[in-house]
Amino acid sequence: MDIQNLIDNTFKKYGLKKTIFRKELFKLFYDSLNSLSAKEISKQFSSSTDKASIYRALDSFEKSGLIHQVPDKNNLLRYSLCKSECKPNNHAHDHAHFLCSVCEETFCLDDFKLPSAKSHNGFLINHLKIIMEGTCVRCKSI
Amino acid sequence: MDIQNLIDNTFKKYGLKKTIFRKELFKLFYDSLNSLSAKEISKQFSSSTDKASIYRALDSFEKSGLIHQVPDKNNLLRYSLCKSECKPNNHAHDHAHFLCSVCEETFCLDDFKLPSAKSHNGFLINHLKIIMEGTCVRCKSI
DNA sequence: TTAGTAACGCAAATGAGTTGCACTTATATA
DNA sequence: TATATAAGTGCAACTCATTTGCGTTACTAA
Repeated sequence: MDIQNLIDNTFKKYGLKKTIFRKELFKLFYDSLNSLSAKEISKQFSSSTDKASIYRALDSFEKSGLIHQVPDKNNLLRYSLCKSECKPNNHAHDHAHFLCSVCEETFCLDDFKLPSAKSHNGFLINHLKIIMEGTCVRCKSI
Repeated sequence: MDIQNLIDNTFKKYGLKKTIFRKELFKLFYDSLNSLSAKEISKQFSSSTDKASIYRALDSFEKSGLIHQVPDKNNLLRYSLCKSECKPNNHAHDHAHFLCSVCEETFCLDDFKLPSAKSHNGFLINHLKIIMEGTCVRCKSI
């Protein structure tokens, strides 16, 4: 599905209005290799764009299954674009996240196989997250 | 090693003073099955105990290898007692953490085997964290 | 074209965590 | 045992991410 259809379909399905800001925001995620925080997003828009609007848009996008939260070194809210298999209110991410200690960016490692255990010592496991820390490909070769 | 020796040895080694508050704080961790946040700790002490003291003590304890940070549903700082194999400034935790969606507590799953990969697609992995979400043993049987 | 409502901008609030500073107290040693 | 010193404390003020209330704007569907 291309970006325009994705926006059309999903925005319609969830009663989200296709405002200039939200369309731009979505494109920003689409064009970004990695994840984005509210502060980073803010820098990409004119100063008249309010942070409240950014936070509300991120929240809507997440609930609609367009983006998902990823871990952040400094405990900030940080998001990445979802793959197509993500359903609204039911993110189906089975990938690991990688925090680079050098550039501090967060990467989705889409092909890292997660352990599939559904329980452990009586604990019932619904979701499992793996967060790796280290040096990313790019920083390694600098 | 019993708690009194542990406090004596570690506090001495790191030049930490055995104040009434810090001894009580350490006991609180020792007696607690799970993890503690600053707010939860605050409730256990008189109102004259300042939050700055709590945060500073937690920071010292962590640096000394007595407690370690654990994940929290709401991105709060949250800590658990370390096992004896932890060294100061070099926490050696190879266990997974479990967040219960019912009681919202965090548990250390000491015997869950973590993947041991040291690299993945050119990403160099130094540390690896596993965070599980689901229903804990206790809540499951209620 | 227009009514209804999602989204917006602005301002103020919230709340976790931090910092500066003067005072207190544990500890080491004389 | 007295005392110096440096760690720890309490208080107040601060930072900064995120949230909320509210009146206004602008999509969207009819």
